[in-house]
Amino acid sequence: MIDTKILREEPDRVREAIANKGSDCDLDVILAMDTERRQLITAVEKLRAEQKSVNAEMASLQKGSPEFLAKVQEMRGVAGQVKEGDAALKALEETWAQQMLSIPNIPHSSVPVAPTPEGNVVHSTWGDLASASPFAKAHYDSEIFNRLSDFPRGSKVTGAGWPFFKGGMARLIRSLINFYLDQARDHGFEELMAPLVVNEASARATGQLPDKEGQMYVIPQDGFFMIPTSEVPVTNYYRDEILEESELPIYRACYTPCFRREAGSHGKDVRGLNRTHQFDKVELVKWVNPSDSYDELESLRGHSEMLLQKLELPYRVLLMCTGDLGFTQTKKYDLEVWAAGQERWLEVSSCSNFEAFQARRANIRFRAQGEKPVHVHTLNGSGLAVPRVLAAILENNLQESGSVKIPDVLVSYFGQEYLT
RNA sequence: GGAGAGAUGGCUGAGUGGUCGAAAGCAACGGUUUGCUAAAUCGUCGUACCCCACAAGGGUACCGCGGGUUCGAAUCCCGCUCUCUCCGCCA
Repeated sequence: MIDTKILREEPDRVREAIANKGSDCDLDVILAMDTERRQLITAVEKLRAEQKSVNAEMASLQKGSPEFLAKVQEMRGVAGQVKEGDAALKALEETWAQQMLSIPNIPHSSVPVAPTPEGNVVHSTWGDLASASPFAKAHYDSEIFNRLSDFPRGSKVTGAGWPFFKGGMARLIRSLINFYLDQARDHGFEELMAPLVVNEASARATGQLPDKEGQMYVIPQDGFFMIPTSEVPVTNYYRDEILEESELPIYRACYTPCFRREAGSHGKDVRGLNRTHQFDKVELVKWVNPSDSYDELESLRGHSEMLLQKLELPYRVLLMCTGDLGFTQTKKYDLEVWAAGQERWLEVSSCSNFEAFQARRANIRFRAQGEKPVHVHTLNGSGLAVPRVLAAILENNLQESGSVKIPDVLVSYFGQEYLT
């Protein structure tokens, strides 16, 4: 949700953002609604004030006296008007709030303006693409991958895109998760274990609802949603709270499986590890003072990059353009790892600043000494997702023998130098 | 899952239809004072929204959440959520 003050005072800025993000919401309608809404509020509150002052008089009158009864008669009309006004206001506010939720966040001035993903800018690249194994092969075509994963049985047990992983592969996944979490802890992120399902209010606060309903698995009996990312429960940790300024910045890291319906995804992109309905990810979330949020974004990206560097995996950083920026972000970097077998880049992390967009929805504020509460800025980034990093390791480090060399930094976690 | 109890401001806790946004205490903040690692005393001490210049000032709402009854609801009625106790079930 964007700030209503910005909406009223700088509508053109918001208009520009809507256009640049390729959104189709109608700001004029919303502004008109806002005006009407405020007039109605004023009218209703005036009636209420009258009601209140007469009530005060009535309190001192003899109950049942003629004066008292006259007042009751008189106030019946006012009560009716208040009721009507309330109902009208409630209806109006409901649609207004809905409309407000449809306004995208305003991109930061450093974000390139372009309508499509082609407008994304390669911010930097790291590593030597040619340094990958000469035996690199798409992981889903390799013997070792097919031996240590089981997609057919996953399909039987659940459905397509719900694989099993076996033996060394399962252990390698666990090694990656532990590596990520330990690195996060070393950099000041406190580890959190979170619920894997959330309620509607939480899904709304982080922006999954109302838009991306179709991307989540729903548990209708209880009104729950399976989390598409731990960003949802973790960010909502502080929902409806006022933090102390001295507590900021707060860093949290959380490992969870993530569940995504991926409705509409088909074809080449979904083979093997490239896209599954359940995948493991460590998510990093920050709650920060607004004055620091863009520095915090850079350091968040830096942390995720560091992980790939330690894993010795070539990658590039994309600065997302306005058209490829999500609804909720003001600025976003995507980290893409090089998968030498598929000869393509795979997105493994997305680091975003939301400024106060989520905080406003989630009502997360902080208070500086003696000041009014102000919304925090929230950021999050993957640090990192597991399957595609695993894919890159399986491809880039594939040996002639068919085994896979484990990155040095993972050996102590994995317990062996090769996955065989 | 069954039975019961409860939910009030940062905390504790009064308040069962009428000047209650809500007593009191604690905590916190500011001042005064006292020869002292603290006490005394005075004051301040919630959030959101509306009018207005986001000032001063005024107004409205909020006593778990949502409805209802009423001229008037923290207080009565209904639904829901959560917490606690007991029973059941269970990793």
